[in-house]
Amino acid sequence: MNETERRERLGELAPERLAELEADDEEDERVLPDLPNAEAGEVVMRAAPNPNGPWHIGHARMPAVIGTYKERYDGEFICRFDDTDPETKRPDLDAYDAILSDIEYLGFEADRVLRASDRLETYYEHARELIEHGGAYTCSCSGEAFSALKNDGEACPHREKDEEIIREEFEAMVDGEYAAGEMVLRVRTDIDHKNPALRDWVAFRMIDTPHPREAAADYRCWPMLDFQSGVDDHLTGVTHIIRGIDLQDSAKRQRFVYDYFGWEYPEVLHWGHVQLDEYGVSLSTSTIKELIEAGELTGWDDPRAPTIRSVRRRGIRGEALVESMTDLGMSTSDVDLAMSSVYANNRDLVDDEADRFFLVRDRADDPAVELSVVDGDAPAPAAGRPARHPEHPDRGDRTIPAGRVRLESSDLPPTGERVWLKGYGCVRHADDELVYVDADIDVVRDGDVDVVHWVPAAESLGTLLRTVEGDVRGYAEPEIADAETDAVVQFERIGFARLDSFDPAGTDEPDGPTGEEDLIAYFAHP
RNA sequence: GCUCUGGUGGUGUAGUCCGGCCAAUCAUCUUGCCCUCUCACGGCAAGGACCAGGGUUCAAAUCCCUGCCGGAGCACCA
Repeated sequence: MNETERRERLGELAPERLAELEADDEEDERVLPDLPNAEAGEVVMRAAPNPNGPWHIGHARMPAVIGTYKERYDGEFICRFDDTDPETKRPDLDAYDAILSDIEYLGFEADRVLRASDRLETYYEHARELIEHGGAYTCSCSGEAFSALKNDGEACPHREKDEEIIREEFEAMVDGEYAAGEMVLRVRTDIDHKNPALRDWVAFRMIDTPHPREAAADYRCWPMLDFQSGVDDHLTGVTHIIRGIDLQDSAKRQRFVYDYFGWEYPEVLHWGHVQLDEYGVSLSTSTIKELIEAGELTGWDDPRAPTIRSVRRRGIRGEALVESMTDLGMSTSDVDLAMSSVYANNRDLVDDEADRFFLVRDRADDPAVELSVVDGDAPAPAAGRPARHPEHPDRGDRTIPAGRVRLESSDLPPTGERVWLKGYGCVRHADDELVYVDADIDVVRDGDVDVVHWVPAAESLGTLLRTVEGDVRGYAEPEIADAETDAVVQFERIGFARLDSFDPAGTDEPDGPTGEEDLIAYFAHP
């Protein structure tokens, strides 16, 4: 008895036991651990992206995990753009919407969307309050000078400044009366704390460059992440924070502020960095941006780019990405995400609906060859009729005109040998033609003859298949023209692909679309 | 240098808190077979791991110590 039969039998004998078993299965699929101190209906989490570009694949982890927990606990998902550095991590105005669109593609929606750059007055208010509590002081030390003192566990002279002066100097910061580097506001923590990373960190600094968002362009005094994020997490009721190990010390830093305000710190989980195999390109927004600017990549959705837009264009469902991301769990060590796992998840999702078509590739090391199919021991039929989907005969057959056909040369058998043109019949390779052989399908079943894909020489669609490894040209069978743009199909014996456009315009990319193609498809995976 | 933090098959993960039922789970992966007019889907089978060394114990992936290796922070970046 196999598993299915066993279950059917159990269903007959003891339906309640079967239900238990199935409930267990569901439990087992919860790879993500339960959140500490989480109660249904009371969980609030946030993703806090820096909008300095569209997302790479690794970014999918945050919405995937938060979204999954949101569903489990009936919680709230906040998307807060931490755009508080108009200079070195300058926000990209298009990225705000690009990120929200990426989240939507993954199958989630933020319940609230906030921009830190809208909230400067709130941060100033809390800074003032912190100063009143004796929790912050203005400091005009240079970064190097302060660092030297700090590393020795020594306070700088500004630490004991009169509160009145601090207040005045901070208001001058807010009013933009200092230039970048002249004055900062520090949180008074513990100057000889054993961890140097926690000693009197900077909460606000001056930035001369205006913020790209018009609404925030007049501000010059900007909070640092630890202050802004810490205040916002409390104000927006965040109960559980998930962040990378690079922010391991943030909670410890922010606790000093929370203590001054008498706030309770949320639960925090850290996770390691995600690395991807498969791509030669680094998983970093700035690196990808540079490659695009240098013309090495054609854009954020270049199939070679490790971005969400790229996998989306290739026909990979957001759900597949989410499953792979939640499978990574919540470990604090760095993890490698195998793209094969994303592909396996996607294959499960698309295989059933993907109609089958033939694509004969024309590659330098395996060029397409053109031959005539001629009558042999029986007249050669005029066309082949392979099924649109092997498991859905109701979807009907395709009609592929024979006569003169193209094959990939590696599929062409040696002279004298036979090959089965899928959906058509058996042919024998003779000199420059294929001679029809009146053979039964048993020759295939017996393993004597290979089955290959093929297309008509004249009626096929010139196709550009864009893949992670680069572009491949080829010829797709005529009926693919009836498919919808955006459909995910399977090119038999090659793999799944998303139909991107018919009769596309040319581009000036080297080796890119010339405008001569009838079809552009993006390769998803085998 | 100081401070955090982690190490289960190729990859990810369960188990580690509360030692035994763990000769270690599940998925992916690789290989073989079956199915099949696809190298897809499906089915079957096989392969492959507790970082190392000590200690405690009747018993250690699990507790303790040491070592090795890795990641992160010590920014007027996020």
